[in-house]
Amino acid sequence: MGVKGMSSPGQVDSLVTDSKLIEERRGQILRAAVKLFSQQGYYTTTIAQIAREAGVSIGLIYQYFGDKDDILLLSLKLVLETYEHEIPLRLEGVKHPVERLCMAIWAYCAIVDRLREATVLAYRSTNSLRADRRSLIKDEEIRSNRLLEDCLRTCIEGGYMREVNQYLLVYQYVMFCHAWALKNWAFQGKLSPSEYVSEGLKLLVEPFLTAKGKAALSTMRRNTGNFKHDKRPTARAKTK
Amino acid sequence: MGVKGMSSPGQVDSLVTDSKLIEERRGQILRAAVKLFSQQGYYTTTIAQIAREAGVSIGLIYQYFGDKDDILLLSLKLVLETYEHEIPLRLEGVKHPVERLCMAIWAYCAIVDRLREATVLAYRSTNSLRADRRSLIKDEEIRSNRLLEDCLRTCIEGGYMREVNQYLLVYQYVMFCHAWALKNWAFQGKLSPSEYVSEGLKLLVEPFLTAKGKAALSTMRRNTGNFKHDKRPTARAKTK
Amino acid sequence: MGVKGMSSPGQVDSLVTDSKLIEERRGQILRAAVKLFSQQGYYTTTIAQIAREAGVSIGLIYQYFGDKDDILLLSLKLVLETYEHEIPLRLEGVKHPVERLCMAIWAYCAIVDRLREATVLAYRSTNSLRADRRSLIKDEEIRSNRLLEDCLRTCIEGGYMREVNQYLLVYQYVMFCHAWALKNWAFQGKLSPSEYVSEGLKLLVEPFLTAKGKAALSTMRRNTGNFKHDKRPTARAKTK
Amino acid sequence: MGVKGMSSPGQVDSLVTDSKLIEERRGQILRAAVKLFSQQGYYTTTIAQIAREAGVSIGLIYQYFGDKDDILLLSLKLVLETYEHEIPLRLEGVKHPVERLCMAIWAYCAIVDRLREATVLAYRSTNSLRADRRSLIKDEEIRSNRLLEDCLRTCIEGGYMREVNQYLLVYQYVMFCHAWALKNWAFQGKLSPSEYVSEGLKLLVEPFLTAKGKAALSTMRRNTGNFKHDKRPTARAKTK
DNA sequence: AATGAATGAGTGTTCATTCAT
DNA sequence: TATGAATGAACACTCATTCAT
Repeated sequence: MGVKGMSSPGQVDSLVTDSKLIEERRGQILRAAVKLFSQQGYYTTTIAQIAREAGVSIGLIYQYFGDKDDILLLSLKLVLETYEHEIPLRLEGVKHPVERLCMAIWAYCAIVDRLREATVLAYRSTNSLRADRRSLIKDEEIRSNRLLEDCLRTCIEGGYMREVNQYLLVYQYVMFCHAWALKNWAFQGKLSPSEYVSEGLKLLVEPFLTAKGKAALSTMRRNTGNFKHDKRPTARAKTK
Repeated sequence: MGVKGMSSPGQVDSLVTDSKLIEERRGQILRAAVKLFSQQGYYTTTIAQIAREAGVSIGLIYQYFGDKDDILLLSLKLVLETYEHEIPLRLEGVKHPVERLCMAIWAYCAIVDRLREATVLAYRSTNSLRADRRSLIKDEEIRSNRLLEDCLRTCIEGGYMREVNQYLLVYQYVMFCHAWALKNWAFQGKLSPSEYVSEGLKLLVEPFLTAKGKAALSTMRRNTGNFKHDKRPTARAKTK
Repeated sequence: MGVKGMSSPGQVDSLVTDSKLIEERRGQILRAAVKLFSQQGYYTTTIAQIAREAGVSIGLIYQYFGDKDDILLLSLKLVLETYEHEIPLRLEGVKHPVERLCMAIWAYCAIVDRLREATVLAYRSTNSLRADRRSLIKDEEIRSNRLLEDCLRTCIEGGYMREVNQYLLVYQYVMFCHAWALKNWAFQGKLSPSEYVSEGLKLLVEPFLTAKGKAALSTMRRNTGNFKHDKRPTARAKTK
Repeated sequence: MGVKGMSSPGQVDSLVTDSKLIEERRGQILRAAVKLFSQQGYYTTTIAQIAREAGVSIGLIYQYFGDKDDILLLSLKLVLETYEHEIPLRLEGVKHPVERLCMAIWAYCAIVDRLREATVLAYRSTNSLRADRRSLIKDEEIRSNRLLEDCLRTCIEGGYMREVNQYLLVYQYVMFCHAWALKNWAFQGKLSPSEYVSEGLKLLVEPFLTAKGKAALSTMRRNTGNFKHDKRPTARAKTK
């Protein structure tokens, strides 16, 4: 019985009530879980491993999570919420629509880079969730896509970009960002993260900019010196 | 123990020798495996389920495959080999570089559509393979990417497309095709496969065409009536 | 994988740590294992049977032992260690070299009699161990042989026995003791354990005693009334 | 069904009738079985391995033997029959009772040496037989023991040896011979086979010889030059 | 007579989950 | 709250045995 029967999807309750402790413990356990799930996958990670990594007992885990599936659900939510939280943070103060779009893509890629394994985890393991919970994750993804969607729409509505199939293009943006994690083995050593992004923008943003948009972009570049430089050494991929 | 990189059963004792039968049985079992792995994932599919689905006994599976990992490896290879085989088939007789590129993307998407679940499987389960076998799958993927790469290069070298970061654009094409499977829940009911492709081409091919390339494209369209129509009913996604 | 030479479970995850409990459980399980292995042999004994006999669950066994091979190894060690422990106990306080030798053989036989099935087990199943572990058992056997060797050497060096091929004679003693278990079907009902031993001493000790040794022996007999009597009813085997 | 139900213990019938072929095939399969059982033990040897070693198909084995247990039974019989056949052969023409006894022990050891692994097999695997068949093997062993028993009795009755516990001494002889196989790891490199035997005779025969027996022995030695020399290089074990 | 592909019951082992302390 | 020993259902894999050819 216990937690299982009561928990409605997404509303996973724990047996512990002190809400501060709850958050702390859950975070502690989820960080361990995300790390291990990312490295080894869901099925090959055992509860005992998570307990050890988190520095708690096996039994404790079941006081904060209903079952293993629950841990996965919340692990994936944790990752997706990071996107939703961090992208807006990086957009703060950025006014120009084109700049906002580019910055959003850049920010997305930066987070993907930081959470590379966790991003792969989301692709691998969403289907390991029970069906009802899977859609919760989909909703979460739709929400984070909306961030890019809004930036793109603003650009088009402001006349900075020509009319395109927004819906599809947003997904291209999303796939582009995810690809940095999914196909990292193919890019690693050929492109630095910032090269990846700036080259990507040339393919997925620039071609759709109107004259007005292009003007804005060049002003932007003159002022901001493009993107922050990343440390990683890299061999520039040949354009030709 | 199991035989290292390849597909042979580890159990040396009762190997089946009739090579015609081998192909037949392996195909029979792999088809069942791909289906189940695709639907339920690798770890949640049991050997007993595969056996039942394939209409053979549990023991028989071990006369044609070394272990479960082996079945996964060959399942994934089967899917990837389909790409490598079928794309060239559809390109036969297509001469014009731009047309070849478009056709390659179209063909890739068509196969992804047909093998939608299997394509998702490849994303989910490649990491479930033992490390040494994983790289075999990566090689296979690189080989099928090359098909698109060649089409793209020919377009650029022929002056039909302007110079772009080929390496990145090819991956964008690949992600575009895979996205039809990976994000199908987002496209299903909004775009038919052929709409998906033709809209995609507008985003990922057209912007880079030179005047010469555009001319070719419009000629092509006039002659071929765009792409074959697919049966699936669909609500057209609003571009605006 | 399993830990190499020693006794620890290969499954590192859920190790039991309370050392008192460990001893208790291991003993509990090993007693069951020795009993079943002895009765039915290693391969025909299942883990489930051991669990049932020990009154624990199947899973618990794997928290105290790495694998089935591990259980066998420790079962055999348990038996051999009994020899090493108990023979010296029975020799305590026995001073005269000839008496010590006879007592050692008697004690050895007594233990073999008590652990009859386990002794047979050692013969049957040592070869079922993995090669690296097999030599651990051989070492253990050499150690217990040394007990007899020491007694014999002291007799010879003290002039109680004439010079003989010690090495070979010790093995005759060992085989004699083991034979009580190995060939029990041939002795059962013909000889009681103590008759077996006293008749054996006439064949394997007395003939090599010097005059000095014989004198000692007869004194001994007069004082101690030969060996303790065993309860088992027996039909005296005809010497003639 | 089939062979199983009909075959009474020891009377294992096969489905094939041409008796010459039967003997040939059975021999072929049994030789393979003895080899593999000896090397790897009964349970770890598979029917498929026996088939491959014998150069026949799996199915064929079941036309000559009822089941795996059957193969073991006949394998063990084959080994024991070798004893019964070969010892008398080597005694032919040997007249003197003491010489006959020594020769019998020597012959027994020589066969054990040749069938070392098979002898160990008999110890390990007799208990793997079904109970009813086990006693068949015991009978066989009793029969071969009788050979030594007869030699010993004749010595005693002829006044060449003093009265001893015949029954026990015969078993000591048997154990001595078997020990060459069972404890070979302890003797190998320390004693050659003939040294083993001649040293053994000093411990197990000479002490019981009467003056008449000793005289006979010394005559014998003068004439025959002790035993045949064996090729194996050996480090003589120190008597002292 | 001979084959070897096919079977499936049976085994060792794992691991999510529980619960007494 | 927190622990971790205990459970046992579930799974991958093996191999003696059968039987169509």
